[in-house]
Amino acid sequence: MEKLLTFLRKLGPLSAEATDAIAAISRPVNISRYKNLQQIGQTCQTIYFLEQGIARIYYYKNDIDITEGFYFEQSIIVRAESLFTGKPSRKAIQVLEDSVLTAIDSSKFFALFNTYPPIERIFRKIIETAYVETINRMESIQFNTAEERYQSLIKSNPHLLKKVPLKYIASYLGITQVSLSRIRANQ
Amino acid sequence: MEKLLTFLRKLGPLSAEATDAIAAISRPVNISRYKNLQQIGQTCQTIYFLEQGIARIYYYKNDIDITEGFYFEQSIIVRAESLFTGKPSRKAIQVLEDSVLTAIDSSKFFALFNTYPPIERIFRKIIETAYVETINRMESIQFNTAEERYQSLIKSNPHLLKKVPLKYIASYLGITQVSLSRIRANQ
DNA sequence: GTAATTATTTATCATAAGATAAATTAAAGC
DNA sequence: GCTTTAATTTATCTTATGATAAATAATTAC
Repeated sequence: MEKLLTFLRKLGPLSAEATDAIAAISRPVNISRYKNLQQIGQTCQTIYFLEQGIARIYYYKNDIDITEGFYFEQSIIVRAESLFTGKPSRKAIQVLEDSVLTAIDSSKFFALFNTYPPIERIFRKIIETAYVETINRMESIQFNTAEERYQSLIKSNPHLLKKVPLKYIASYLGITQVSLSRIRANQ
Repeated sequence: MEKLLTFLRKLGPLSAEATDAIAAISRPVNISRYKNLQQIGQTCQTIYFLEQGIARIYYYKNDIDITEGFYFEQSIIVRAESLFTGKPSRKAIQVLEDSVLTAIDSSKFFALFNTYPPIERIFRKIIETAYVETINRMESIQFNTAEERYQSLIKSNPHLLKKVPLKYIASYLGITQVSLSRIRANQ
């Protein structure tokens, strides 16, 4: 939990009081490899901070498992399309290693915004950053070849290949597992 | 400007004082068709609200004009990758019809957040919504065919075809103009 | 450790979309 | 209105990726 608080404080000032208020609604979560942290169909009501491990958000498109995103240590994980709309999520959160997280009930967290505007500000910055990343990723998917996307991914996350099955990487890149295998063979 | 204030109030409560503070830093902008509201290379320091007209954000990828997004009446337009990072934007904002907008200096607007947390909250909700839309659009680009994306776009924006050159629609869909023409011919 | 399961690769064929060029149509400038 | 320019369509060829199936490699369960 201390890691979460450190992470948040890097994004903006937090009074001791505000920090305590967050700590008071945070709980540690330990979960073993390949377990789902959140199931498909649940409405997202939890904000996670990944302290140790790797996670992914995935969903099914025509019965095929699609990885929407990978998450690494020191990152916030939410199913935004559900958290911000209140609708049940079509997506699940799964850890790909034994993982340690901090979980915060989103409604309790949002309630803190009224008392502690700096908390709301930090959350806003988190979302802004995630938004910019998504814009950039969309551009990459639209105009880079699958091979370029693969090279770029493993360059920015060299450990991914050791830790994540290729089939998850393939769907993240927007291609089939067979295509990814072909791309790797041509290197 | 009144339209902007009405738009913002739909997203959350705003005191008369907060409303006045926004009005005080808002200025009307009239711009004629095909003019750029913001140029490539400028850092985004303006938040626009489109009252009347159509706009797009575009950039060049290998010297090819790519439309990142279309914007219609009653919507906020910002170049998020620049506004939230402080870096110069690779993107431009252009209007595709004679348009009427309200412009707000972003640093003045962000300064209001300290005095009026409800303004920050409304802005946060705007970004959250834009983020969710981008997530959904990414999914669509990744897993729907170009034809499906085209059908879906004209269904949700029937007037687009009358007002926007097809070449802009093509790059928005992530395909060449020639491909779009082929898709249209097969209908 | 062995069997069963799952992941990955390889091969073949089909297809959507890119690249390029040329023809046609529409719009803009004078 | 006529000319020039730009937009759109059509045609041809190429290529990256999908679909499917089968072979191989790696992992998991017992």
